[in-house]
Amino acid sequence: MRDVAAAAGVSVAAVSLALSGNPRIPTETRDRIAAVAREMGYRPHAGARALRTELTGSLGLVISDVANPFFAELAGEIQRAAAAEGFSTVLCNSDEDARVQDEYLQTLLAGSRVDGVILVPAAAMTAGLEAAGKSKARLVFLDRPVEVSGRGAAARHLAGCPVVRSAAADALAQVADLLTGLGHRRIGIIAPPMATAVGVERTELMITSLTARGVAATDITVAEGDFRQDSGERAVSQLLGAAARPTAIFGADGLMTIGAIKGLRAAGLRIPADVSVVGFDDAPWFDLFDPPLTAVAQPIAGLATAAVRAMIHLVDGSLPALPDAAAATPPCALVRRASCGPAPA
Amino acid sequence: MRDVAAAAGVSVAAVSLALSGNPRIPTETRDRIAAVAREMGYRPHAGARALRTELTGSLGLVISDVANPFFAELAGEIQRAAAAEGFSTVLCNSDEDARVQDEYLQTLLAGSRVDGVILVPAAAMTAGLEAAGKSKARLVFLDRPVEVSGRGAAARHLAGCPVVRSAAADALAQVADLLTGLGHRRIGIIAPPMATAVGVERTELMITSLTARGVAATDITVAEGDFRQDSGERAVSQLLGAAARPTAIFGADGLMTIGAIKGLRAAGLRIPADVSVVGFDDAPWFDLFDPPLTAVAQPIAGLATAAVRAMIHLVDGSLPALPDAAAATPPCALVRRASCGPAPA
DNA sequence: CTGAAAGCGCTTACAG
DNA sequence: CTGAAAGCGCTTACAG
Repeated sequence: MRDVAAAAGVSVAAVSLALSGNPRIPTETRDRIAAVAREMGYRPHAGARALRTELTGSLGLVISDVANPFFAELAGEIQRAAAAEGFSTVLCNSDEDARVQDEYLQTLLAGSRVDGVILVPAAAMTAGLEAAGKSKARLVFLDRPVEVSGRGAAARHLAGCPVVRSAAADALAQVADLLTGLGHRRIGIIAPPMATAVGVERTELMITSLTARGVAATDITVAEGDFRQDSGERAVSQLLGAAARPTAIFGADGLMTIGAIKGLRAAGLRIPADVSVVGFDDAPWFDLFDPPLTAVAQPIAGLATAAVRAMIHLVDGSLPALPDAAAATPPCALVRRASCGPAPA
Repeated sequence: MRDVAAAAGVSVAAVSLALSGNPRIPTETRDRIAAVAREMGYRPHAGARALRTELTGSLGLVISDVANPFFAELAGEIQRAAAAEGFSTVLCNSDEDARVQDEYLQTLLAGSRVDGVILVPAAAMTAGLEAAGKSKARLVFLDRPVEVSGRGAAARHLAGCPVVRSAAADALAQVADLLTGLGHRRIGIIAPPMATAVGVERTELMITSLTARGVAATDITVAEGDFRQDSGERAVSQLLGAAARPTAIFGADGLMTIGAIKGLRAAGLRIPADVSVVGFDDAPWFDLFDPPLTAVAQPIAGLATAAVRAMIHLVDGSLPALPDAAAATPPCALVRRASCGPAPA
């Protein structure tokens, strides 16, 4: 900055003011300074600026599993949306481990590496979240709400943090329509961990949609997975051994559904002749599967922009708040392919 | 830090020294200070530290396309490897656009946001790369080498930057063995952009392996793609119209291969009865494809650790250099599935 | 209207 | 052996 000032024949203060567009610097001086700065390839030292302004121009993104194509795509879209607003994205992967998540939260927030964190929570409530709440950190919950416990200032802060997630109800109702319409009466659900709010919600939503269409609650079998592919495979063998052996399976997550298909094949079952399959989360290559997989697509770009907008609003209030100020819920859509067929007689 | 110092009854200097493990602070004092700091949830302000030390503890990762599952997985592994070494990862996505890449390079490097950048170059040589070379920035090239032009100090610096990529020769030789062994004599190659070094190399490697096994050079048709799915689909129709219509197709990239399969289906061709397909880049769900896709798997974790190690070596020299000090090339492996069959009569 | 000066939170060379 | 002080590169309240 001193070099730019010298080259432009002004003070460092003038350079700072000019580059931040302060109107007190006459337009032509400003332009001259900007030209010199550009020509010299000058960029302000991010750390120095952060030290002065308490703002880093970076946001943290703590996701629970980058190996999951849904989160990988989501991370990419968030980076893109953040960059469009001039923010850098610091990527972290908690691997569904609350301890790792808390460690990242601490490094990012307490270390002032970022202005706020977009978080896919790995667990219900943790010490790190409590600490983040106590320090009034800017937090946006993504994909999963967090059941806030306690009633102190920290809890109140967390409860007020925006939550961005997709609205699955309509799409799941369509799944129920599709399945019952094809004559399925015994349904298996491979559920996310019931320790997570999303696990409980997505499962209950599916169950309600099904029972509302005449499926007996006792004919719905739930096998709990852990969001990973292997757990889908294990869940399938559990479902196949159930009293009400399902003729259709709903995999409540992309990776678990892939595992389920592998499990079904290993058991020698045909899709959809023996068992129909619907998954939650879509991917561009699902139509290459054998058979092409029917799936619920989440609005990934919508989630990403909503999360970034919510965060930037917390940082500088420049962007309009979310519709209801604390939540954005773009809708999911059912993508019909060929993995669902009539229930076997 | 001042608060920690006050709470521990020492000077801020003592806190700094203690937390950095400086032996001049007696062990028990050090432990006491560390305990107080931990209890108070203290983390040093990253920007302030960066300002003083000229080191950020962050590395930039500029990849060319996060939507590509290969790069998504690679980014995840790099984040993991970096975190294990105490480094944060700033993720950027150039979208194969050299201008975007240069902008990120500038923000990250000139703005001192990171200590160095692991870069998947989007193009042969750019102004941003030249600038990075001139400033002697720490750069590690990933997946693709860069043809450095010029002979100034900047060019010399760039030429000395580590290059981390997989060794494809053996696996491609196996592909050639597989295809020729099945009787294929007319082969189509869907190539990466020939403007990139990787495009030229991967294509030539495949051609040499094929001709070495008796395939006539005139029976090898090359259609150039751009790493994206659509381009694979377009390339297929080009290949199908070729004079020597291929009975087997090698897709030199994961997404382009997926596009190729879609193109083949759209053309009403069966895999592998009419056309065999082998792809470059593997994914855990390729065995769910119809038919399961035979593919060359890159050593993703190996690439990630090699790239991170190379970068950290540049930053502090703490890690042993790469084997030959400027390159790491873990080998690819051919994963045989069912998308290759005997050449049609 | 402009520039000099203070201070953000660290680290480390230096003085005591 | 310990602490005070300087200074990294910015921004902005303040003095001229």
